[in-house]
Amino acid sequence: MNNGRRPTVRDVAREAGVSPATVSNVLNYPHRVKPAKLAAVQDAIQKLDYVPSESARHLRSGRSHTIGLLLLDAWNPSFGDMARGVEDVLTQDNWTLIIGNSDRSVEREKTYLSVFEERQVAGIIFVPKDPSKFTNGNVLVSPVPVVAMDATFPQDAIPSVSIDDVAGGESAMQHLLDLGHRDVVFIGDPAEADPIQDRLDGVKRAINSGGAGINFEVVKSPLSIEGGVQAAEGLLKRKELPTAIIAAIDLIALGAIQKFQNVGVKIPEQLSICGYDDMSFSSRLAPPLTTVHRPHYDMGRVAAQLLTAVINDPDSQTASQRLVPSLAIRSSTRKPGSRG
Amino acid sequence: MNNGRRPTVRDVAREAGVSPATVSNVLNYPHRVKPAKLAAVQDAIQKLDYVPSESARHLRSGRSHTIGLLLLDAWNPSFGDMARGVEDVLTQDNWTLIIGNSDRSVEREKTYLSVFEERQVAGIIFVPKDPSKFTNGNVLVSPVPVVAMDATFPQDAIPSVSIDDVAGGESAMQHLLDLGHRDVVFIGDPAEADPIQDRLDGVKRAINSGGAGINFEVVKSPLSIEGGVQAAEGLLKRKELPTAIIAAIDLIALGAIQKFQNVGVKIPEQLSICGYDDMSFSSRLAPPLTTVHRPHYDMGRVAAQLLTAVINDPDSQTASQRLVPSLAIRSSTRKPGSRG
DNA sequence: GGGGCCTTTTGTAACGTTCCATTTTGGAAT
DNA sequence: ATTCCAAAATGGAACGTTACAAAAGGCCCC
Repeated sequence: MNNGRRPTVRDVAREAGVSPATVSNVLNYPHRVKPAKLAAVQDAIQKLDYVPSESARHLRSGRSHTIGLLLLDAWNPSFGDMARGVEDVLTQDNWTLIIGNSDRSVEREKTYLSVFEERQVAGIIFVPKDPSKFTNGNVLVSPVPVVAMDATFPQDAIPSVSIDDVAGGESAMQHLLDLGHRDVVFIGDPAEADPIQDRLDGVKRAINSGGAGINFEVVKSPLSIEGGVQAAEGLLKRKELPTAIIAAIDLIALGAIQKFQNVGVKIPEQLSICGYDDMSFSSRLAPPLTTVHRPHYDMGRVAAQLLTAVINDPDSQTASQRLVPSLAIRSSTRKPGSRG
Repeated sequence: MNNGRRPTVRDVAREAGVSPATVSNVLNYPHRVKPAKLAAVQDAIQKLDYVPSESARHLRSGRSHTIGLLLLDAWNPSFGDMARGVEDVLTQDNWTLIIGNSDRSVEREKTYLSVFEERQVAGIIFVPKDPSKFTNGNVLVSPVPVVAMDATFPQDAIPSVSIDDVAGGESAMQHLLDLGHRDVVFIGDPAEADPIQDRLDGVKRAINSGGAGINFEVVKSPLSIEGGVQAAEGLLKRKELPTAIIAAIDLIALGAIQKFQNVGVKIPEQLSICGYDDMSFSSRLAPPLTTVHRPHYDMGRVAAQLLTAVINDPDSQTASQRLVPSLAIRSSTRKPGSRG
């Protein structure tokens, strides 16, 4: 009867005996239309199984209901948590999410940004690999509102949600110092991302205020399980192990723990290991991992809220937010024992 | 100069000295247009920084470049792997993905399906919670091509990609039988999803062909880490533990291992545990988990390929595919020792 | 030089909405 | 009754693109 076609606003109008414009009003400004007609139109919508075309709406109104989310590394569970936070907030407000993973590749980052542009997303949440992409001398150059996650910009050029990893790193190191460790290695690659550098800075701050006689060293390693394994192998070749390790991320801790346990190094008896992230299962490892909890899910939520605030009111001065991590002391760290 | 507006196909046409239709041809059917004009248009596109409006294209052509992906449970890393597989294939063909998580809620499933409808996605890949949603007496009722992941339908009503979990369950149980276990518990909830039921069926098949004298029992538990912890607690209240456990998913194994180790039960010395899934970090647990490897990433890839095949040629008889899992024997299982 | 035919280009009408200016409606006030 | 006014409803144009039919251009052959 309707020719196999999807019903349009015109079909609904005919069915309800009103004009197309009224149907549009029912959809967008229900308070403008009298209860009687409103009901009639809604009935017609039901009856015809009408679903508005988002493309047509978007084209005509200029407003899109889509938001782009650009992540850095799909393999790291932390990003899944962030995405969840974003998703949970945005679906409530009826936004649709397009998610992309740049995999730390500038190539892929570009691809997704142009997808976002084609779709004219209403806003973008992204975890920057290369922050300069979005700024030009501290000025934002994106045509749509942008919120950065897990990053900060000089002079707040872009509103962002980040985590105070300096404080986090400091608390991790302080914990080890309090336990009596004086021989500590940090595993990770500070050059890989600012938040990693921050952690290291925090660690150093604790060391500097911790007095003399502390041996500290950074062992560079990729941010992955495999990186942890390799770093552990490197350390095992030495005459002596440190008494404690701080891993830049939990995945590194995981790999390192496995390697050490494999060769009979007891954790935490012979070696304390402290992670950073607190992935969902980090508390379930053997031993349960002492680590710095990063509120990834919350970060996603806040980023989404920040973005919708800016979209709804472009002039709103939304300040960047800095979330506080917390040390979760579990069983992979303890007082240094006698060396092997 | 262009009034702050995004340039349109008309602006490009003016710049290049051709008609808008030619610009469209350059974009969609480059072979139709002569090299000289083609170059001129491409230059103009570059110069004006023109990006086509996906909404307008979609509205006019009726073809959308969007595909909907509906997942079941964002917290389970396996789904992340599937999503990755789908994404990797689809972005290559320039599809945009809208990802939704139903969280096993029929409510949210509905929400996302209507989002997909509003956007007129070109196709849907989904992991069904309630398969009947998409079929009506074995007939697909979706207006767009659909591919199911991790599920099968009677008479192939919907093309699907699935994993032969009966074989997987069988191989896991056979492994335990070969080791000499005669007292085995399966932890999980077969009613939760078909693939879980399949695993159990496979386990039972191995038992049936394994001769007499085998004690076997199913302990019901939610499909989560917490579920594993609880199930372990239940088992610990008994007079005697089984000699081996098969967990319906790795997360359950993870929770159970933690609980058992916590109270001093040695794994695998006193109790063998076999998982199912092989999450990225399962091989890094302590002990590295013996588990059935499910090719989640591949499943995502194949689903995406199946879907694009159907979209490109609606008459193509794309047969459902069944992937084969493989047993990864690691260190959480061994011969039953003397009981405690 | 003209006719036929294939290739390239173009003008114009959609696609399904929402915006906006205008008309109609229905009371309240005179 | 008539006038006035706000509220409600409408008609028609526009959003940026592609489809389609029709026009123009090129080429070859007679």
